[in-house]
Amino acid sequence: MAVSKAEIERRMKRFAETCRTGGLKTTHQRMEVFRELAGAETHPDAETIYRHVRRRVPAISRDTVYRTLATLEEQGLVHKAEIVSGRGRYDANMEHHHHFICTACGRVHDFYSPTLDDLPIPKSVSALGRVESTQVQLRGLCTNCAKDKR
Amino acid sequence: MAVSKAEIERRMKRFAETCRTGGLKTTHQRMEVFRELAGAETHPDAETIYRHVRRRVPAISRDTVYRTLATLEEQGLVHKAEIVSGRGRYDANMEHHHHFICTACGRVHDFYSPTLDDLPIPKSVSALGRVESTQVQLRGLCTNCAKDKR
DNA sequence: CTCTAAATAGGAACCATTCCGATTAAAGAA
DNA sequence: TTCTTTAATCGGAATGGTTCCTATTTAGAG
Ligand SMILES: [Mn+2]
Ligand SMILES: [Mn+2]
Ligand SMILES: [Zn+2]
Ligand SMILES: [Zn+2]
Repeated sequence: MAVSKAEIERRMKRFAETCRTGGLKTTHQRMEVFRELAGAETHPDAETIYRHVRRRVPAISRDTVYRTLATLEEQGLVHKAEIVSGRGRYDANMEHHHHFICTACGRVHDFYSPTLDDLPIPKSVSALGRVESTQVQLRGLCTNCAKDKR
Repeated sequence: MAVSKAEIERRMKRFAETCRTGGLKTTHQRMEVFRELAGAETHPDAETIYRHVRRRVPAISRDTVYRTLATLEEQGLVHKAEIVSGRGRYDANMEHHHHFICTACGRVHDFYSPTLDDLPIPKSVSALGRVESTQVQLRGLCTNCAKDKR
């Protein structure tokens, strides 16, 4: 269930390209923070990314990780999911998708649904404002945690 | 657009009843924290509630506000909306409803949609786990902020 | 009224994130 | 390549929301 070599390569290429066109310096730190996400499926938080990248870039600072994640998000290279209150969780999968969040272990699983991608927004909402994004979050026990409970 | 006197009274009655059946002491502090929400439509955060209630209960502590909000949520008297990372926002409107969140001013507006209340969950999700709750969040510019921008 | 478990006050602690000032280094120019 | 500019980084302090802790108070049962 890992991200394929080909997909990782595609993402790294897009990263390099975005740095160029966006006028961003392709620093060692920036590259390694993105590489961490390019191969991840676990929606890691900033602290987790920090700990992993530090193995490769021992002197990297937390601030750089946070700053870099914000930059990558601005550039549309990663997606920040506001899962529960507290830590943001990051994802380099930029396809339109949704999240199933386990209330026991906190794991975040992607799922796809063209129907949910394009929800019927009631007319009453247009009086409130112009909708720019929609997000569907499902919560429940994941199969793993359900098994453990028995 | 304020909550009607009748509705507030209904909510306060439910509060009293829930305290009784739930074995909760109806303390002055508890009552005033709930009263604050019973009449609110702005999804205030804990700090806002604290500042308002303090006018009536000058010695109340932040801890009590936080603890009370958690208790009220457990008892199903209020709903905690995880809006953006950071502050939780509270609501005594327990009817099934959804939120439109303005990305500029942060205001949270309720809206209703029977369709969104009962979303079609794709079969693929059942492999991930058992869904216990669903949440739809819409984000965008509210009409007020859109006006200001011009 | 008395008693006791539940609830509170106030402040310390905690934790994720951001800020800041000094230092480093990417990348365009020469 | 070397020089220069300025974006980016580092490390630690600061911030802000929330929770924890302990002594004290109090609602409500008996
Ligand atoms: Mn995802
Ligand atoms: Mn609401
Ligand atoms: Zn789980
Ligand atoms: Zn607004």
